[in-house]
Amino acid sequence: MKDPKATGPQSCEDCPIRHRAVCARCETDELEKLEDIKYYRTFEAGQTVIWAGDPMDFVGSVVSGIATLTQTMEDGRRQMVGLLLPSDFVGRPGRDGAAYDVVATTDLVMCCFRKKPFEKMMMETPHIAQRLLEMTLDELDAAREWMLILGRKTAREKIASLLSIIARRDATLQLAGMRGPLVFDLPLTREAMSDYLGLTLETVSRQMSALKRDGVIELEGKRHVTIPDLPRLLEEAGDDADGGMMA
Amino acid sequence: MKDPKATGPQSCEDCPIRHRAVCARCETDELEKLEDIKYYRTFEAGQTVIWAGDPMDFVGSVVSGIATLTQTMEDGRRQMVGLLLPSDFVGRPGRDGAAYDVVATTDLVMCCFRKKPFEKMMMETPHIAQRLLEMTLDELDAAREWMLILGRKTAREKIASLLSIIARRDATLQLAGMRGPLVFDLPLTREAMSDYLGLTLETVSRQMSALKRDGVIELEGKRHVTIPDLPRLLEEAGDDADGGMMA
DNA sequence: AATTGACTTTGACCCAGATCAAGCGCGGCA
DNA sequence: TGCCGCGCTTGATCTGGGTCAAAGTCAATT
Repeated sequence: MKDPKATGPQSCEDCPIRHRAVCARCETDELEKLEDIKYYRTFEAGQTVIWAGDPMDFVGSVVSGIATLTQTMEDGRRQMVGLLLPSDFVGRPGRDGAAYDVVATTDLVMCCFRKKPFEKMMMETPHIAQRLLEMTLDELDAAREWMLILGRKTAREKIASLLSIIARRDATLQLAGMRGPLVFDLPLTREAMSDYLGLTLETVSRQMSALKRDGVIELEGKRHVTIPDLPRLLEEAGDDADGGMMA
Repeated sequence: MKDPKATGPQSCEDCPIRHRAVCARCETDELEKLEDIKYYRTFEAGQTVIWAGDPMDFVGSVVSGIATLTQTMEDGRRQMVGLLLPSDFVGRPGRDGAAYDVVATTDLVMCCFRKKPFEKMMMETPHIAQRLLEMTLDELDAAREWMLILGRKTAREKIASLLSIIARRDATLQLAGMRGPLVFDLPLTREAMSDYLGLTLETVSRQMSALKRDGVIELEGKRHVTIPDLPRLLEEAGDDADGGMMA
């Protein structure tokens, strides 16, 4: 993985509540009263942060690394319903149990707040709710984009859409409007990709091979991807205008 | 359609901002200053409220009737990404264009607020953002439930899930925990159902027939549905625990 | 009562993607 | 050095749902 700090907040240490994930505007003098309700947790790649249904007495945000939200049916069918990147928020004020499985797909650092005091603070500090509203609306847009992908796109378009989403996000690391090829490491296994896209892992593999064969992407090893021609990829994704949106 | 007031707010006239869609807690003395920024719009079944991309200078909430949010690809493939019921909120503070097509599927009354003043009021009245946050989180949950349906369920399960969602919502009209059969009218055409579920209209029709043949549902005409055994329907939907969630 | 047109159902056939089943590549480890 | 084991690829075959086509229902209109 790339250094996640590059896209995430510069540091969660500087100011916990100023942390972009929670609020971009609050004042530093709120720092002290937070010290006792905030803590950090780290996870290794593959570890589960919390299982759906388990009691969850905290909310938090991703400092570095990547986590996934997935839903599972009784018979084992799984659907990923969210991808958490640095600065993304986890947990719902006012809800006691986790709604989804949260799994670290890379090494992960989270900045957590005990839920009750956080809720109290949210009541007293208006812009926290305003900031959370903005973030939640972004996630909702991402979820809806995803619904179009799941409901109406072909396997090839789905793969291209996923790569666009990741490329787009990583592109912020590079010069905006740059011309050259885009290069990144896939943060997901083929299986995680299939859970994301509502496909089987075999279909994901086949379509990756097909996109490679057709020159839309280049692969070095299994994870390292080069996009020589982003507009071409976006066209393959089925939405020429842009590459989908991300939470 | 049923009288939508039964599930929606009792009246939008009583107090525009106390309107459940916006805020359940504000004080009546905010009424006056709202009179000049709020207005009503009515639409007939089938009318388009706004097209994706069009400038949108208002936000609002559904007073009565049902509307859909849909996304369309250049080649005409469509995916419904939201179902708006009475008290649901439309529009995003801080965004200028509509992100989705909004279409009235029944006769529709909306309570609208000019966007700029609404945003200003939201900044000044903390619980409005808090209320909108709650609602948006509910919508996000619904969208994620929907993603599981789109990505992993079979056609039969999709239909059963949709019927469960509608039945569940309409069930609030009836005594909670009631035993008897559930009866309601589908607010959607077969085509709208297919747009919702990522299927073709033919498949929707076939699966409706199959569920009828198997005694899971009873049909009188094309729209009037009876659910003789709700647990059976939920089982067919693939999630025994409950019938999915709704925005 | 017949016509029209929107919506729905049903049938026949086909294909994208699932399923089942080998193998491959490569890092970790004895 | 070789042998796991895990993630990935590739092949062969099957099938759920799509596609194309026709006919049925029903309310509104003439």
